[in-house]
Amino acid sequence: MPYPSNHSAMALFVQRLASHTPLGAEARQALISLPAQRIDVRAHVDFVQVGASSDHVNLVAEGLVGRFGQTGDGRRQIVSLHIPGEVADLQSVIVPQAMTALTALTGSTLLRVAHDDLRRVGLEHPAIATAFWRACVLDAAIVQQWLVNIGQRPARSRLAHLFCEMATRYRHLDQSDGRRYRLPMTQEQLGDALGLTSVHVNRTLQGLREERLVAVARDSIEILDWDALASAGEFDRTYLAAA
Amino acid sequence: MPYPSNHSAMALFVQRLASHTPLGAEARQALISLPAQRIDVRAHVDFVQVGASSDHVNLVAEGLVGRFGQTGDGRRQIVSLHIPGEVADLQSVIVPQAMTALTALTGSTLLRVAHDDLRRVGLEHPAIATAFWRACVLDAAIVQQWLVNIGQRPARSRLAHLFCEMATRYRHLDQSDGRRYRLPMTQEQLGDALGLTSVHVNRTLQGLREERLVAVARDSIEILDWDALASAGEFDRTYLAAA
DNA sequence: CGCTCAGTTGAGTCATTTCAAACGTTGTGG
DNA sequence: CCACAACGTTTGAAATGACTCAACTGAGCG
Repeated sequence: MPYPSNHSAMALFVQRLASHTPLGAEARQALISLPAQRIDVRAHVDFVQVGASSDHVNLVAEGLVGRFGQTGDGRRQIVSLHIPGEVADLQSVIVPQAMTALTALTGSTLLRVAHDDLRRVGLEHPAIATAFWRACVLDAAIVQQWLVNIGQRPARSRLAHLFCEMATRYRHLDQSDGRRYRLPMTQEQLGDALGLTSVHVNRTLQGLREERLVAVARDSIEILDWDALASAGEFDRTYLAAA
Repeated sequence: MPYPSNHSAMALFVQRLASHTPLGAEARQALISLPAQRIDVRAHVDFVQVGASSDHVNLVAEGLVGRFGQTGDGRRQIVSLHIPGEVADLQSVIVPQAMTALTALTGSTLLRVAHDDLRRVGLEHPAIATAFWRACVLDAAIVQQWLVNIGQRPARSRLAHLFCEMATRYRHLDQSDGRRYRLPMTQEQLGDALGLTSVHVNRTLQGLREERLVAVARDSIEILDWDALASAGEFDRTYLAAA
């Protein structure tokens, strides 16, 4: 499994930041050398609760993390997914009280980085503060796309759109050719992300398989016909261009 | 109509910023005295198109503005609403290319403020840059709530939640007691915001009226039973606390 | 006065949910 | 190595929330 280990996740994060907002070598180094605490979390464990205040952010080093909104009767909606190299709650630097929970969708490793340290490097290097702001804006752009997806598209399109989005996002990660990638989510979790029942996810998935658009294996997705899938999901990568 | 006129909208915006991030008198003055171009827009007019790059933000002075995501077949999803005193596209300072369109839902007045000016005051007063970042984070928190709302709740709850949210947001605006406020949206637009058909909005609205939860007049909402409405929409104002 | 736009209503259809049961796989302990 | 438990997937049948289509009403405006 060619996955980033140790704090190379931090390097990945910095690289991503730097690809939008030019960061000097000094600023990059300041970020990479920040102290981080390594944490392992098993699948299905909430490691940030709604309403909790935290003093650190969580950088995903390995695995897959979901940000969850909760409804009164216990239903959960995943509002975003975070893959290695992404900070799942960068906004907590600015608003420490969590509006959403963070859950490890599969066994995951996190790097905890203190808010104080991030604020300090943000003050010392204004370009870093700008980069953080931008990262939050890009994160929000993805949430907006999900809102469009869930609000306006039928189940088949929602799934297709999600698969295209994740394929595009994983591209920057490993040497994936963009057709095959790990997506260790259960159908239940897919349903939580797409506003659908796991039963309906199951049947819709079967449809996509029968159409030969994707091959779905345990923990991974293979896109068989990118153009058809992108058109089924009306996927336009523009909103990810900067991500 | 006790609505903010002229550039008192800017004062309102600054006041809102300052209520979360302490801003010195000098910083506040720097913002308020920024040059702004006053623009009137009629109802249903897009004044920012998807994909367009702009060099200014749009501060709502009067009216109601919707941010729209668009689907391939022309369906539109409102991803957020903006009332007077809010900047509808603050994120454009950081990412100038618009992922979403801005439309005046009703006749509206906008103040255009140049990105360059905003960046300049952000550099001169780091607290302002922080305040901008926070404003974007709070905006994103609202979008996330909408995602939960649309992804997990039935029509009745969605409407109830929206009415509670807007009541809470309008509170900061005029001397509304939080029970009655102007909401100049058509049922079609409500549907676009909630992922519903205008027909279904109509019938659901009738239900809420018959239950004596709200009174809906042309262009305005009166909440008759706040507790019942909040519970129907599972509304928890925490996510707006800072807004 | 007639046009246009928003709201209303009805009937039929469809997508998605609910409930319930069975099946397959994986990991674990005896 | 087998048995079992736990979990995720698959399937069926029935119920339902929401949509579509289509027509009609009413209000505002030139």
